[in-house]
Amino acid sequence: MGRSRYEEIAEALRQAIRSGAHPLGSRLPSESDLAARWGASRGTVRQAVALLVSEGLIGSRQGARRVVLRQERRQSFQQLNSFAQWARAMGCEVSSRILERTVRPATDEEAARLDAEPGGEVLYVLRLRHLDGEPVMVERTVYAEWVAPAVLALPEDCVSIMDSIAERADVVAHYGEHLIDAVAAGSEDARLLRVRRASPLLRQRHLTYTAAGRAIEWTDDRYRAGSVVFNVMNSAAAAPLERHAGPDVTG
Amino acid sequence: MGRSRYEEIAEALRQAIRSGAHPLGSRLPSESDLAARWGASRGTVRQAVALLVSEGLIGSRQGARRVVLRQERRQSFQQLNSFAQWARAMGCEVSSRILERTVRPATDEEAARLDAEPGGEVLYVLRLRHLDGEPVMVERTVYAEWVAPAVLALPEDCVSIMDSIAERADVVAHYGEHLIDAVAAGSEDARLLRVRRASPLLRQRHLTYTAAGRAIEWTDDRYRAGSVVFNVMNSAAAAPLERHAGPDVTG
DNA sequence: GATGCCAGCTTGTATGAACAAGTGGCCCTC
DNA sequence: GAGGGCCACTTGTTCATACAAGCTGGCATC
Repeated sequence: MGRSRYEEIAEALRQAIRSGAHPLGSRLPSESDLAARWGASRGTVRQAVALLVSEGLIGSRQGARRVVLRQERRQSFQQLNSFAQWARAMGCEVSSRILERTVRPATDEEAARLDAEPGGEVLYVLRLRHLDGEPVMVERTVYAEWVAPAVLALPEDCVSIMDSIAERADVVAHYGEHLIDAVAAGSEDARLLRVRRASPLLRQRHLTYTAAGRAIEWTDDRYRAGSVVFNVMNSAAAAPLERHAGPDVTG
Repeated sequence: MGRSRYEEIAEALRQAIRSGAHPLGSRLPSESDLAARWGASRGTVRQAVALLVSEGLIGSRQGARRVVLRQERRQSFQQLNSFAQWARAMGCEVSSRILERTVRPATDEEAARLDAEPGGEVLYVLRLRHLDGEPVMVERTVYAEWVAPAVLALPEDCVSIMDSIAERADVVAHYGEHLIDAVAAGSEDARLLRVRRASPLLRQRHLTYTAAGRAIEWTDDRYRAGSVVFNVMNSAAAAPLERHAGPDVTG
């Protein structure tokens, strides 16, 4: 499926692991074995297994054979950056409604995040999102000025804004940065999500970039407690997650 | 500093980026340039820049020069898995107190997480952790039976359990899996963290493995809202973070 | 039977070469 | 001036080889 050789091999290994041909905790064949079996060089096989290691499927340490750590496949970048794509892959029915859409000057923080001039205009969008009919997430997004026209052209019940502007305006997300913490529901949050005020919400703020490193949007998503869980796999070789002190501590 | 050539080059590039020699948004020299400059082959340089890409410092796409995306260095695995190491690196004064330590049969979930027999014994530890004198996190950990003796031998005010058992019993964490969500404070949480009952807490449950894939501990950490923020960087090439539906949705 | 050592296997690091694929800027045309 | 096409440059993929470093299991020893 993957167009390059090492992606093919990686996909085949993923399948073999998921199907149980390489059970959880078992040791994978050596690189030389895999290279011979696939008629590829050891370097190519190493690229394939490096992919699986970075996905957290297998563990690797010098001298010892690689070990199977998990069986499920990791989500794609698209599914993490797009609520709609994720929900669809989960088999949930997703719907969204834009409640507000206004062009206004950027605050200082927004300008800094989007790498725009302070006081430049941005597009603010308030959206309520449902899973299987239940309100699950409130989304407050600020779009950079250069994508605003594409977003303003979309209908109120657009399911996936990122998908739509990728298709119509060729604005494709490539990098993302995510800040995750917990906050108390404000009165607007509480009304929209149908929870009590000050009840716990999981907040995911994220910044999305194009392939060239240009900021697209800065958004504040608040999930009803219990509706989603974030999952990170890390190792001594790769630690994609960071922990930062919040205002209560730095203060 | 790094013992291998590509780690040296990566560290030098990190320094250059952090110091502003390669400003944010600027384009890095080509692989050939770097290879010539460092007297290394292109393959070695590629390993170095691949490291920085995986750390989210630079972006990469075929045909175009690499772009500087951030300047700060990413935390190490140790700092993510050890609250004490992280706090120390932040320059905060950290203290901990073990409030409870009991050996009891594992629940079904605990046995499944630790890959132990249901009903086998585990060590339950309840700990309260402070940053700069303020209570910030409640930690409820279940240790696998084979590490229990090492943990039981530690004093009540041990600052870092993971550090201690790594040094004394040669139990070294190598992989970790993290589940992050928001919950309401229970009465015990509220009393210990000095917040109101049902106020929002950021929960980080995590499972720690040895290099050989053996489970060490399964823990439930609850942070006072506002005290910490988790941060993840991802790209189309690597998405280390997943989102999962919680019980409210799968219901 | 327990312990320690060693040989062979396996992964990690590094080189050099070649071709494929995508980008960006230049130049030419309309 | 706008648009399109061409080309040099850059990153991505793959190969073959060599050596370094760490692990495992079996053998010899005590």
